[in-house]
Amino acid sequence: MEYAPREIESKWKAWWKAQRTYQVNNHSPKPKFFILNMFPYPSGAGLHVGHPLGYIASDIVARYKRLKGFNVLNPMGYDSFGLPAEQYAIQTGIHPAVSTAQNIQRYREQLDNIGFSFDWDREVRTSDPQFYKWTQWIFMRLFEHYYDLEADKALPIKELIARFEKNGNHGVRAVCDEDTPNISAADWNEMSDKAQHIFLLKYRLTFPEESYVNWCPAMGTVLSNDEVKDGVSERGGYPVERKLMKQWSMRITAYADRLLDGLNEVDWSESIKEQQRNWIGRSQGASVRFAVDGYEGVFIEVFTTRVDTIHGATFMVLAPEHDLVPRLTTPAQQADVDGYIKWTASRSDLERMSEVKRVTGANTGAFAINPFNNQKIPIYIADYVLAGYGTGAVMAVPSGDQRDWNFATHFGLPIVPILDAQQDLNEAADPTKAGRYVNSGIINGMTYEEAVPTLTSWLEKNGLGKGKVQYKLRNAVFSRQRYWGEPVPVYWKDDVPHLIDEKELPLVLPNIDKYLPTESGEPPLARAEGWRPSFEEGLEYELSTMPGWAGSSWYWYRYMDPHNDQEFCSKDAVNYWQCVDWYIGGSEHAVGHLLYSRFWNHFLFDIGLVPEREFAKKLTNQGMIQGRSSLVYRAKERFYEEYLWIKVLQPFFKEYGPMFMPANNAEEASTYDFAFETNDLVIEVVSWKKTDKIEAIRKASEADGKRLLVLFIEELAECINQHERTAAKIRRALDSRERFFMTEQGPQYEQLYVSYNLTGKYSPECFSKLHVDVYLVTDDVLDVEKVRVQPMFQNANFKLDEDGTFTCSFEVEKMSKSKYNVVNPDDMVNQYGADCFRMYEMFLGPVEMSKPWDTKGITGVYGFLRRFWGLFISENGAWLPTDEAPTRDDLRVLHTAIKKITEDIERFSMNTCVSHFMILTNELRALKSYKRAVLEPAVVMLAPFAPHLAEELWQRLGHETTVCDATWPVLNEDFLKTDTIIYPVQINGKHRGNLEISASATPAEVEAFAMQQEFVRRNLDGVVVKKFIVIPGRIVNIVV
RNA sequence: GCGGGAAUGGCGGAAUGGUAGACGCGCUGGUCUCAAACACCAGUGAUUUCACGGUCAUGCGAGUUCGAGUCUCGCUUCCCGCACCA
Repeated sequence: MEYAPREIESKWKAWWKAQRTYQVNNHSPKPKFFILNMFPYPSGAGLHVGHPLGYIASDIVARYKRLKGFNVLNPMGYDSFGLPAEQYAIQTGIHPAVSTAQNIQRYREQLDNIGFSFDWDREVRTSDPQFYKWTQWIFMRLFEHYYDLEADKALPIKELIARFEKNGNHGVRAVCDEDTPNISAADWNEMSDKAQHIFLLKYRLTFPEESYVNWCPAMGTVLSNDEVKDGVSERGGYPVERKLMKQWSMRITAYADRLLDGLNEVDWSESIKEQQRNWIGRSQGASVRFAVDGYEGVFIEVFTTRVDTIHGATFMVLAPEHDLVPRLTTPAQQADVDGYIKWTASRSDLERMSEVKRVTGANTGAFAINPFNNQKIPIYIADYVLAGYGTGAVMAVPSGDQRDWNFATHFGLPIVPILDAQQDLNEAADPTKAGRYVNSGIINGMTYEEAVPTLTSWLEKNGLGKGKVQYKLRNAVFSRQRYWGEPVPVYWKDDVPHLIDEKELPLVLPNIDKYLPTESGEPPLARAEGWRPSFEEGLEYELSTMPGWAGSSWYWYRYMDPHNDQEFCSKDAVNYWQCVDWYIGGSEHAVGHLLYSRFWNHFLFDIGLVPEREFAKKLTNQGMIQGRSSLVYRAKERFYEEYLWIKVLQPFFKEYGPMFMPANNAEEASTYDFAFETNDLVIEVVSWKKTDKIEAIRKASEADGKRLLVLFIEELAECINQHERTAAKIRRALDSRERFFMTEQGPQYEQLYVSYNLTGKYSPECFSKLHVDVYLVTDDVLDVEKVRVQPMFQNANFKLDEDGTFTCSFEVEKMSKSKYNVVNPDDMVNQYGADCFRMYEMFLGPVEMSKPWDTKGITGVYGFLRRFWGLFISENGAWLPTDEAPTRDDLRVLHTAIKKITEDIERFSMNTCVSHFMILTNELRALKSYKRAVLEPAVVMLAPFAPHLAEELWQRLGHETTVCDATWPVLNEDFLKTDTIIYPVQINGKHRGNLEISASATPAEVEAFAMQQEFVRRNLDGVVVKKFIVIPGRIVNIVV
């Protein structure tokens, strides 16, 4: 009886659902294991084969852990707030909630198709009011806390108020705005309510502020730094400009050091950790205040990591936007400076970044005074100094910094050496710290290690600077001028923000008529009529909504306790599940989601709501599955009129097309684009007239005298595995320049396949003739219509080699609808079954690696599943397993597999697991072993990979409960041992032959036996053995 | 420029310092078929040899070692991230 995945799989999907096989309980004597996938944004395009990769791998781990006796939480949900749904709403007027729900339904169908062990009772959706109620609730907690540097954690703002009332902010070490003034208790107590409120905003962990933001006019919203790439929006590629706006902000900078330190505690990839470190960008140095010549009390503060080089500072550079520039510029330089500022303002970020090497700047005419040697140094402005980093001013040390050196050389400024070991400064700057200082006042003769503390303490003593830590990390802008997001639970009264009453949560997103900003430029929520607090007149809700990362910064806790309407997650649940044991998702979230999530989690930890600082102990990034570039074929339209439809098939995708159809109006379009995988093209031409005039076609094509590729296939339903052979035939036909015909008749229509592999080398002649002629025959027309399809190569790689051959190869690119290279998992599941699809995705290669999708290889996995099935059920349907005792060989084969598969799941090496299953099956087949004692453990091991098939066989083996609750087989090392060992024998490290000897032989016995071997004697003829190495159980090496 | 990772047959990819290329695809031959397909069996890195066998092969160049794809040093190329960050 043939393996029939379709029947088996639908049967067990229904059974699992009815039995609630995947329901997880929060109370269990078993150890817990929480495995989490990054939840998807449900886009309208649905899933392609790349999406489920991580889900499948983690599903295997989840099922494996369950078999190993863990209580496993393996949930799934949707990150369902987001821009695409809103953009779609703007275009169509359809409420984002509606389109999102539709998309989710489609995602769910696709996910269900693959047979995951998700506990769907725990599904979360970030756009569900019952979910975002708690996102809003956490926002409120952030608002009510500040970061205390002494306690090194978040504390309630109430405690801060108490301290202000007693002592003002003297002695308060807390993270706050830079411009926070010192106040006394009296100052505080005299403040009006409003003034106090505004003052507290300088401390709160979330607060509104006027700040420069990345404003994207085309999208009508603010973007966070990580949503902007190269000066344009990451999504859509629209230009982004800097704009001053009042925005909610998250004081993530308070957690900079902890976020940095926490990276040492987690088992995450080095690359992600580095990216986060980079993003946080901690650098240790000093801030120094330079007086300005002729301006009493005016100082320019700079940040430097090389305070030791300060005596080599021969000029100073300010960012063009620096506050002091207008004030310091001398009349003589006014025109110069104005011109430069104007010019820099006109440059886009993109231009500025791409012209890094160009030295530009202007002299303000003013001078700063170096505090150490009282030297007057000129002040320049230049856009290589960034307004947004440090203080927007640098002391320029051309001897030690290449950029300063370039600037000095360009403007003819002095370059003073400060270290005796410094290299020739005529060619370039020397940033090294070797040697002793010269020309350096109080540090002359010192080394770097001595100089830094000397200078720093001098600065602090004289009140001109101090040691300082600088971060690249900015506070995170938390407002979006958008509709489809969580409303901020805040109302404004007298220009001051207040939290709404907690009882009002969730603050539900109101309906609006249009999803665009208002004419006056207010966010879409301004359109919501009557959306304002009811308890007092004249109040307004906050009109911006939260960004996409709000809901995803804590969602894993909701899975622990998804229906709780009293708490975001009960103490009980969070104490049981603790945190995520293994988090799996794409590396594109390296800094965005993964950094914000850690920030929120640290905060939740601080206020005692969760037990762990870091929310995910282990993180694995799955690679991307890429598409292959497509060829676009173009054909004259008229040939298709009335006669046929053309479907483009990805290999094995029966139901893929039609991707294009004949137009009714010939004027309208004269060409059609066809898209194919580069190296494998299948065109299916479907006419609706049946014919038996094969001979006519043969004759017609022969008469044409060209290399024609004409192929008829019937029984399309059975052609799954025929395709490869067909392609091979055609390839052969191409090579031999012969025509190939295959004649069969389809049940309903004629099908014509043309296929060839383009990967490889072609002579130019061959290349020029690369085309497809398709002949069409109708019942009564012998004169066949010919359709010529000429390839237009798009995205494909063609190279003309020196020997005159063309090479065609495919290019790997992202899988996307617009590139015609999307492969849909549904098609794969329909064709081969979910089990096969799951295993093939794993078999492609290591989960962490990116790799191109190639459907061809799936037949290998399908064949394996069929053969595995064949170990249990013969072709005529007989049940094969017997209760016969297994032989030593049987057990050796089984336990080898247990060892390898167990080890490989543990190290997340799913591709080798699949190959071990193949080896196991092949060996059992070779042994003709159909023993229950061997087959039953094999079924259990296969269950995480191919759950449907395993469940079916498990039942047939006589079990009534699910295979998910079976026990993972235990390895017995004794069965791995063999009586004899085959030693590879090397002579001088080169393999010369093998010898077989008893496993108990001593090294001396092995040596003696080896010396008797014919191949050893032959190779040792006339030379002296210097050394004889026997590694027991491994290898023999004879050194001569 | 800085940081992270990678490089192995025609292809995807295997190899606790111990027989390089597991497993699969593709390809070749065979069995079965009127002929195909499916299935099954065998072969398949390059080169040399009638054959036995030999030689060369893990991006390049050194080194450590009885033995290196694996470890060390120096390069090359590619991918990813960051980038006038003072």
